[in-house]
Amino acid sequence: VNLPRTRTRARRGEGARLRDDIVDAAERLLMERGDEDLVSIRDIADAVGVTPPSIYLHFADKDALLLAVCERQFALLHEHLQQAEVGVDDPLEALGRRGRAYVEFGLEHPDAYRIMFMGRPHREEHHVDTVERAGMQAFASHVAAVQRAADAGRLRPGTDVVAAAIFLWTCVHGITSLLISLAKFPWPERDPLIASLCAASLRGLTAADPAA
Amino acid sequence: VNLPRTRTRARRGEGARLRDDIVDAAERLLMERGDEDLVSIRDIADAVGVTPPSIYLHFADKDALLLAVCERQFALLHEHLQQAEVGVDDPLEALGRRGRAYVEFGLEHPDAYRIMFMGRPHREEHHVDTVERAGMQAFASHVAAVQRAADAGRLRPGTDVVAAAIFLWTCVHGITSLLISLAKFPWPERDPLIASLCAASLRGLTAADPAA
DNA sequence: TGTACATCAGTGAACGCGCGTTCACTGATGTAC
DNA sequence: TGTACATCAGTGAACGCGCGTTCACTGATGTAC
Repeated sequence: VNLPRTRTRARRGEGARLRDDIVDAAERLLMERGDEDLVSIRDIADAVGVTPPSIYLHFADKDALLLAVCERQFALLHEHLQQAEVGVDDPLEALGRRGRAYVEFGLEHPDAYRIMFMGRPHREEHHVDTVERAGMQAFASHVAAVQRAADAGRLRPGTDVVAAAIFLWTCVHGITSLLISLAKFPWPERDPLIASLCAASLRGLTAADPAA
Repeated sequence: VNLPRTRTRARRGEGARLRDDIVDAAERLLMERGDEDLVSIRDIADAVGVTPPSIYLHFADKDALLLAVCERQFALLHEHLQQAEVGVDDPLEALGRRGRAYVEFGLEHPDAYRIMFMGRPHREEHHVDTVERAGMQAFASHVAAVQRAADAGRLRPGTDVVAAAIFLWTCVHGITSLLISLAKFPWPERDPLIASLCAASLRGLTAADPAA
């Protein structure tokens, strides 16, 4: 069956407009379903109102398209985290807000999150490079936020700032990915759970060693 | 091409032997490749030395087979964690060892780990129930280990034991799954990283709130 | 002890399906003269 | 201003592939008489 194509053909030189629409549609479909394997080139083409071969006018293959979506999501995550700490002076409070915002972003975009952080080890080299660059920007600003807490003397003496940043990241990633994957686990109420986990992870960076 | 079948036919009443061999082969193939989608019924049948329809003599469909593998892995994980704390009296030290053993297990069985904890939200209901039962056993003994630390007065006063257990779990899961998925990230040296993360997570349960 | 028969463990070939991708093409759009 | 032409944005049909699964079957194994 040939669906009626509602899309009007782009004018000369405006072919690139389709590229954005393809990324938009791919992003939306990845949101709706949970997995990149459940979104086919045909689905994306249908959603845009175009035939499958048109995709290949703008992307070398499916991976390249998913990569474009991925990059955009990293930028959104980065922005979301920066937003979370505006107007917050206390550097520990800022870290807590960033942590909660991270989990919030993951739970609101579970499929994007899955692709960004829960995929199989990457297949293609250039894929890795590009995603890594996008992700490293977000990671760098996270490290900077931890550094501010360290500079303010709020972390335990001798703290390795990068290691501390990784620790906080693994904590929020842990709860985010488990909530996404193990939806049927008997979790306690979500918001208090997330808040208490973020608090506990910060205590791990501020507190002295437990008495023996 | 018809490969020579080395396997000898089972005697009457011993057909169930094949079932175990199928699970073994499926497990091994899942170990080798990283993903359930990369292991086909045909692959498994070949590995066992049997034709694909034979699989269906013992499993209703592919999901049922993967489920059997999954259950066995949960049992192995459970045993690995119990092993890690034998002969350790200090309950905090026991928690630390269990945490490091958890990460170790995940990194040694990344594909099993992926299926157990990083899959898409489950499709079939009975699938969920069975896996949940196997997983809950491991979780219950984890909670018990945290309870022992609480009973010994080693956790901060007023600690919710289940919440604390979930916190520790999310920390070790976080680093395990990130190390598996983001193999190309510039991680620091593994063992010190894991040890420091486990230590930091325990501090989060023992320490008082940071001074304001 | 021999033979007919039921049962069980598997086989071989094929099914329909959806997928990513390719290829030759069409027809509208702009440009040169 | 008109027309030939190059270019560009797409189209339509098909490709080969591997997959999970089904179905009718075969032949060895044990059992009843």
